[in-house]
Amino acid sequence: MGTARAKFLDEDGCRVRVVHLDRVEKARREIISERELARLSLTFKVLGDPNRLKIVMALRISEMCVCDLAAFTGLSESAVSHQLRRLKDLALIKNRRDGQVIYYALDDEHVAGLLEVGLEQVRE
Amino acid sequence: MGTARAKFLDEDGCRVRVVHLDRVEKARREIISERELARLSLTFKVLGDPNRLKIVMALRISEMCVCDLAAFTGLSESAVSHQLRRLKDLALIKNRRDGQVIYYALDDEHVAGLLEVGLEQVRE
DNA sequence: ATAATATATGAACATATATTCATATAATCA
DNA sequence: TGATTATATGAATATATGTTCATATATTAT
Repeated sequence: MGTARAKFLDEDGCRVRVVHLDRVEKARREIISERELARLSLTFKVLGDPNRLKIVMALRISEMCVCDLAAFTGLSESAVSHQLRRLKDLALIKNRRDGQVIYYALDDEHVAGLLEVGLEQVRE
Repeated sequence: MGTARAKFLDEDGCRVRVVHLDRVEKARREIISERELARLSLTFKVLGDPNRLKIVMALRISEMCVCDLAAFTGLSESAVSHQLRRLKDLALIKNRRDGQVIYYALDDEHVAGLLEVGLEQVRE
């Protein structure tokens, strides 16, 4: 019974070994779209750098400008600015200008939620 | 009023520009520990690779072996094995052996929770 | 206008990382 | 035991990525 071995051809016409074809096909049907998967992995990747994560954690506590974040993280202001751009590109943070100072903050509650759940996992 | 500019010395004795010293110090007091921050960023980083995320998403649907995951992702079995090890090192997945086959699964609900919340953010 | 301040950005470099390939281990089958 | 199957792993390579440095833009002050 059970694990009948199967061979089938993939998109490139290569023979691929599969033990549980049913499971693979179920996963194929139920998986999220490639687009969502790409976007989600980008979100995780951007939070996956210690300095960027530290920036985001600081913004969870208080709105801050580039030089505040530089002082807080120990990074140069240029490095912080580069990292802020990556965070902003993914809509994890937003900013507002007040004179010469640009204040950064978390974009919405989803981001804070991600950090919360992540912390739970890490502290398990 | 307001944004009084401040200068102070950091750990290395370098002069650092800070606009909002109060905010920086508040963040310093309330931030999570460096250890937790490192571990959390590692967790995000490991989910930040599209292929690893695809693997984890598949495991959310069904327990699978290496060759199933290779067929599902289009990666070689060796590449899948390397990635599974990284996921296992961070306790995101677990495995059990049944004869020659090793079945992989998500380690606990926290991981699935992270994926859920992440998806919400991405779909916002 | 000119100078000073705050932030952004492009290029370059150094490091990190994912895959491949060859090989090793571990379990089952003949 | 010897052969086969499933997975793991180390080294090498190619690519990705973070920081630095120099410079550019934008706002305010004199």
